[in-house]
Formats: sequence, structure tokens, C-alpha cells
Amino acid sequence: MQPKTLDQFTARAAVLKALAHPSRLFMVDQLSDGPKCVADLQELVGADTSTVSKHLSVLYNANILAREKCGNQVFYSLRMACVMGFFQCVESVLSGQAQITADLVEDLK
Amino acid sequence: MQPKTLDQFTARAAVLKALAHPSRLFMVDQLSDGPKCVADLQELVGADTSTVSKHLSVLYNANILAREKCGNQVFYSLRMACVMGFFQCVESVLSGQAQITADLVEDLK
DNA sequence: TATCTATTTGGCTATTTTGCCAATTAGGCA
DNA sequence: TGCCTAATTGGCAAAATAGCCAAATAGATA
Repeated sequence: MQPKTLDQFTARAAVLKALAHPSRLFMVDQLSDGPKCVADLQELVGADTSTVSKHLSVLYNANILAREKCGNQVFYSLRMACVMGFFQCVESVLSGQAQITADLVEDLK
Repeated sequence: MQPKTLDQFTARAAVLKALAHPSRLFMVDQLSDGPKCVADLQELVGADTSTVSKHLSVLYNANILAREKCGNQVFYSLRMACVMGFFQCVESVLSGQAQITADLVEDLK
């Protein structure tokens, strides 16, 4: 693989890597409804605030989310709305193979 | 997050996680042209055969690739073709922010 | 059968990721 | 100023990932 090609795929992979976590994916999904602050998302996800904050930073650094300070809270919003279309792609494959998907989820436990 | 919701996002994240690697992304890209055997991909990627084989298994287990044995070689093909459309989405985010992307690649080095 | 090729699997170490707690920073407000 | 809330950062231990080599497996062919 050429260095230039490697850089290109590394950049793409970085975006996917940022999305590739259940909690982060869930937060992206929630943010497709509109901006939310850290505390909102913390309650929805149910993890420690610091954990949620770190997940949000991962998404922000990958340019998936935008961030705006408002008073002493920080609102995150979805910058990369097209990711929602990808879920349909994934869903179309997974839903067509309920058994495989179920196995997959089991394996992951 | 409800258990059912968690399962759903875990399944989605598993697909993204499988894609979230430069070499695997590159292989998926190459396979969008048509099926290839392990040795073909090994040469294109330039890693150890066992490494390539393991990457292919990751993609196969995530239902992204199909696998067919032919003689003593194994051909992999793209099962989830819609992922290619998603790359355009990723690209649109990256290309619209060349500077940020360059920083990202640098950070990753 | 013996052997060669293609692929997968096992095992190992190095690296990365995750998620919690504790501590810090930053912004309101009395 | 002092205090409270919101969010981030540092640090740590557990878990997962990556990639190499060596070994095993499966199929073709002499």
C-alpha cells in the first residue's frame, strides 16, 4: 500500500473508529434529534460523566460533532448528519440475517 | 440505555469496528472491484499472510464479506456493498476540512 | 504416499482502548 | 470572595487489538 493511500485510509478509519462504540453510536443517534449538553447525554447513556465527556471528545476530534459553550454547560451537535444513512445500510444487512446478528450479539457478551 | 437498545447499538458498532482499520478498509475498497483471494490481498496490503487472513476473518464475521473456497484458495467478496456509499459520507467530512484532517493524520503517526 | 501451495490458527508481546475515581478547570450566583 | 454546578483532565487497572512467527490444516499434484 502506498504511503499516500495509507494516509487516506488511516484518516477514513479514524472516523469509523470514533463511531465504533455502542455508547458513542447511541449518542450520535440521540444528537440527530438536536443538540444536547453533556449532562443530558450522561443520563441517557448511564455512564460516569467523565466517561461520557471522553466519548464526546473522541467524536469531536473526529469532526463528527460540533461543540458550543453556553453558560457553564457545553452543547454538542451532529456535524456529520450523513452517518445516519449508514445505519440504514448496516441495518439492511443485519436485519436480513437475524440469526447471524443474534449470534453476533451473543458472542460479544 | 435499555438492554434492547444496547444490543442494537452494539451490533451496529460491531460492523463499524470491523471496518475501522486502515488495512481492512483498503481491502474492502479493493474488493469492491470484485472477489479476490487471500494471496492477492496479501500482496496489495503488504502485511504478513496470517495478519491479512485475520483481518479478513474480522470482516467476514461482521458479515461485511462473503467467503468461497475454490481449490485450495479462498475468495473473499464484498457482501455489504452499501458501505462504499458510506465512505462518500466520511470523505465529505474529511475533504471539507482538509486542515483538520491533516492534523488528524499527523496526530495518528 | 510424499510434497507443495494456500490459508488458518495458536501463541506471544506491544499497543490501544475503556471506564471508573479523584482532582482540576470554568462559569454562574449569592 | 466563597460556593455550587458542569465539564474536562489525569491516572490507573482491566480488557481488547494488532501483527509477527511458528505450527497446523486442507487441497492439489506428482
